[in-house]
Amino acid sequence: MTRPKIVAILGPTATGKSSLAILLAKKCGGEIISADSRQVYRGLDIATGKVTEEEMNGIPHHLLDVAHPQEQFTVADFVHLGEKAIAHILKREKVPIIAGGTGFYIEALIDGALFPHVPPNEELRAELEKLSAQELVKRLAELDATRLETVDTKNKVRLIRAIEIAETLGSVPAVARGEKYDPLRIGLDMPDDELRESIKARTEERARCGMFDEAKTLFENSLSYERMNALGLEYRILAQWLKGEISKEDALKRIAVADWQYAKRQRTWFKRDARIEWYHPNEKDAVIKRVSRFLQSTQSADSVDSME
RNA sequence: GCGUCGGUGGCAGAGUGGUCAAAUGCAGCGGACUGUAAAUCCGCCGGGCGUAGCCCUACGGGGGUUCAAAUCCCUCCCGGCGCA
Repeated sequence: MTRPKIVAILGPTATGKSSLAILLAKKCGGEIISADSRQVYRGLDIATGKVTEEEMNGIPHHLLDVAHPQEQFTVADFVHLGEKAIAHILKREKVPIIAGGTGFYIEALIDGALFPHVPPNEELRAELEKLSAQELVKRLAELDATRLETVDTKNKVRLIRAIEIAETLGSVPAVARGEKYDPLRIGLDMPDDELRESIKARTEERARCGMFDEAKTLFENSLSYERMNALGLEYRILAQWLKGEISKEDALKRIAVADWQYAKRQRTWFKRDARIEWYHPNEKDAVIKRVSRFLQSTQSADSVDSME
């Protein structure tokens, strides 16, 4: 049985993934699955750069607005919903196009990463949170010495999660990979100065489109400063503005900086995946050509193509 | 013009005779990543090199005191404040 072909458009923020994905969907009969950890939340629209109904241009988008901003959405939710969406799209004989910048989500979905079935245990987390990283290491050592070898022993988030899994399963199982799909990974990126410029322009554009008002509305709808801080990037900074700690002007500057740092983190993540084929956002035709070749190819032929 | 406080690394800001290439934060660069991945975490960060070390140049400019100065003295330049 051949695995279904799917296309992923990924890369750092502000490189035009969304619009290229829409163009691609138009050309090859696709539907889009957004892979953005914050666009899954309702109401986080302008600051996350969520595509508007109009921009969608009739192309169905999945995994947008599927969670309440007060709730915690996780990779597991993403994979679950993503697989469902892919199945539906395939049933309609359309091409699933995953588009977004959350590398962890994309990898988990595409590579069929099977995470241990241990949902977050809030009480345990709250309790462990009080401990120092050192104490957490000690605790994990008693539970699972093997996992201890690979975790970042300074990172409490990782340690707590490892302990959480080990406490319920006895140990932390290795992540299994299931080869469910036949993916083509298209990466979009550009030179530093160009990307910085793009981020800056985009931030200003969002300010014009009511980013500040959106933050205010979210707060009035009881999205706490704390939650905004956790949602990161622009929301973290917008919360500072709402609290009166910084001016709008400062906020814009800081957002551009935060986005740039984020873009670099994304690059670091994607860099290690040699299967990604990189393009400049301008190379639309080349991407379209590449994708249609991929879609027409037979399974094995494609692995040859990607060696070029 | 007089008085006064101050001028420290890209920025902010400690340090006020030796342990200082100089705390800390930010920015910058690199990296990690098993259900918070928006988050979280780590390394580097005056310059040079063979980077657990060595060399050079450094705390506004110049001069001096001292075995030794970012730290004390003199002088000049610049900024804030006060008085004229």
